[in-house]
Amino acid sequence: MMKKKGKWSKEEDDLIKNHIEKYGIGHSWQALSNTLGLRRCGRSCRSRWLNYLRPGLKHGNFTPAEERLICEMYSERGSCWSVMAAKLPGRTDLAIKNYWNSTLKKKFPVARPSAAAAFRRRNRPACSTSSDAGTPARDLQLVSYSSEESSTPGSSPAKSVLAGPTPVQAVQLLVPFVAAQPIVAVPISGPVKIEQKHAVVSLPRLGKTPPPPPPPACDQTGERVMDIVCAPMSPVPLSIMEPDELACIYQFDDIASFLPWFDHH
DNA sequence: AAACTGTTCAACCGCATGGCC
DNA sequence: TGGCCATGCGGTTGAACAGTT
Repeated sequence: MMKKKGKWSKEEDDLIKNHIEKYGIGHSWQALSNTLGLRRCGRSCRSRWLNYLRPGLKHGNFTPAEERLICEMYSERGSCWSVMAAKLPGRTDLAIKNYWNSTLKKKFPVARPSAAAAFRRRNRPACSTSSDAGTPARDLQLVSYSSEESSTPGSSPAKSVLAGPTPVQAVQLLVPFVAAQPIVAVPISGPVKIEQKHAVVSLPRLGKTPPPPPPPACDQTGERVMDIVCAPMSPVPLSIMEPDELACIYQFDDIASFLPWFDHH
């Protein structure tokens, strides 16, 4: 039988709503569609229920707090919409994706997935599995990548070693290790205003020949250790900060030449 | 008022994954 | 082990609407 496509009618919505309220979703969306005589494919029914009919959904405008969270997570992890939806009660991945593409992308034009997000996306399971959906980004391990390792798809990144017994409650800006220069990591523990006297970020200036790489150090386990210079985290991710804000950070005055570096990596 | 352009949002599509046989 | 099927996910498309000329 030809499957129906296009807009959903109120009658179809009511059928699904009433059925699920009475009997639950059941084991198969296709079976549900057949039972109700909807002539829709199962995935259409699922999508309609999850994105529009499901109770508890918020359909209004996004709040500034929600906007900020979306921007942060997009910067950290890229387009893992379902993970974002898990952090925003009442919002669906579809709604977040649409809002990002229609509004936030223009509002925060410099917001882009970090190099680490790009890396994770190339290794998709890190953000697309359902088991990962509940993992707070703040609990991510701090890792860094050498240029040699990051250029090898699927290879394990070198592990950097962090002092401190507590979980890393931090959002990091991870940058592939280039020319053995200190890489940039941006840990936070809650929103912290930037104070220039504490902000120390160093990175290679573009267009200048980097010094020769030092030999990699090893910790007791034999794993390579890299020096990482950190800066206090701002209330917003570095990647969506205005250039003049970034200029407040030591050695970030040359942001115009810094941003293309992310594009390249 | 009509034509055009831009924006928003819901539906659809392709791909990946997991469960079952 | 491999095939089939349902589901989950992110990307794309297109209709409807709003704003502008």
